[in-house]
Amino acid sequence: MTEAMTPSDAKTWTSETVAGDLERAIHEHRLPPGTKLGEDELGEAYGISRTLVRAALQALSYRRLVELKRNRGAFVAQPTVAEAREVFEARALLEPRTAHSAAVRMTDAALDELRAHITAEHDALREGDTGRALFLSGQFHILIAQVADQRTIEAFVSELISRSSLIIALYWRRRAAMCESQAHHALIDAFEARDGVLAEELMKNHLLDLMASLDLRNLVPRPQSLREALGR
Amino acid sequence: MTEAMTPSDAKTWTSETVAGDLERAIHEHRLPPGTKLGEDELGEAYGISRTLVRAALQALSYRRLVELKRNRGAFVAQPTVAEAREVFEARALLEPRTAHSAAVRMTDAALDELRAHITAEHDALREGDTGRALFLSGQFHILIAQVADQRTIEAFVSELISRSSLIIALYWRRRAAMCESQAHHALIDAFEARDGVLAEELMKNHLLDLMASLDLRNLVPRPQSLREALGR
DNA sequence: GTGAACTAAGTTGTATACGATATTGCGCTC
DNA sequence: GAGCGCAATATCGTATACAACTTAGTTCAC
Repeated sequence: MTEAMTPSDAKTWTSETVAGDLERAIHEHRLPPGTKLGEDELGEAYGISRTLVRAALQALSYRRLVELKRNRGAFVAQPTVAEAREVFEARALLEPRTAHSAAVRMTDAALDELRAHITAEHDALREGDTGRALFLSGQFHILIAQVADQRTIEAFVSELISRSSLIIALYWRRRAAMCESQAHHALIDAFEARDGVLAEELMKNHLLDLMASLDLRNLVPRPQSLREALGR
Repeated sequence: MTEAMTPSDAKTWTSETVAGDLERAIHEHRLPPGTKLGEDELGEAYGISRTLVRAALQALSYRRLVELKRNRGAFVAQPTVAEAREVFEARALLEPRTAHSAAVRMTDAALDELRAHITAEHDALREGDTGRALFLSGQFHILIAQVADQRTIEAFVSELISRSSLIIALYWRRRAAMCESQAHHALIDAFEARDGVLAEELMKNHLLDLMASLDLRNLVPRPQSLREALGR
């Protein structure tokens, strides 16, 4: 399921690191929406007791990455179309202005880091690791909030990015072109020029493009797992 | 500490209801910033084991209302000046546009509810219950996000409102005039007229006024509890 | 008398045990 | 053979037990 399954690594896991590991697995689509996350199973996988597993699952449920159903267990969340719209609505409010702030405060070191992200994303795609590419693409957005020096907004954006990855897993229309890094390249240019207004506009359009590449018509919500589809 | 202390009520508490009860107590300033929240103490107060208490404290720590210090325990959070600025920065991005949406979608029933909130706030103030007044004042903002039909943004705003109450506890300048409901009255008028542009502008100014009524100079961060002041 | 070190008490961190609930499969009835 | 009901199994919910850490208090050395 995750690399934690290999019994060889002797890492000592905490609820936080387990939550992070699971979040990354979800973000990279190694754990697709609807996957059952059994407590015993996870505990054995990580070599910890259910106590810590439950803490990690709770943390993920607060970020809406995992849905906790009483007496039924934890499942990787399956955002509805309405929820998908809400997530991008929130991103539209937060990210453009944050990109503006980031452009103003941009440092050369941060620019290098952003460029490194794009390079790594390209490499991952060339290796066919679309999951890792998607993850890196998300980190790009989070890094922008970090540069803007807004940790509260960063936390919100981080959650929204992860949820976006679930939305992409469910509603992505054209599989071919991943998160087109064209937009990220253009953003970097704006950052390099410290052009806040341009960065804000580019981010706004980037998010609109992303949303446009999704199929958010209310046709078939994708039955997925028979019973889950009926919400029971 | 909270009404849960009275042993008479036979309510069965869950981690969620305990978290909600604690959050309200924090919001109403019955649990001031820096208060130690001992697990055994809380467990006895609510008549539950530490397991559920820990779950509730974790939930509150994800909302940044409680700070968890490893092997030290849980404390009501004490936002720094920088954090206070971040919270209001985030609110400035989220709430005005959300007020705009709310104005467009406003219903008569929601208008009545908003008015009821203001009335209840006045009553609380007249009774000298400033804590309850502050809580209701916050609920007013959350209700707006509900009307806007944005549950994701509502969750963010809800967190920011609660954190704002901590900020007010620490940095409020003029004790007399609580969250001046003048602004809320004006917002209701804009909502009644379904004037989105006006509501957005009023909300923006309301937040600026609120921030202006705080003392966010970096003078003395308020030592509070001697050792806590040194971050140890 | 000051300081360090050790000891003891208290609190949190984690695992485990037990009870409650949901689900599955079997067998019975019709 | 179809449908219902009951039992068995599996999983989650909560409490409790024990280990680890922090902290406070005391003693001893200097």
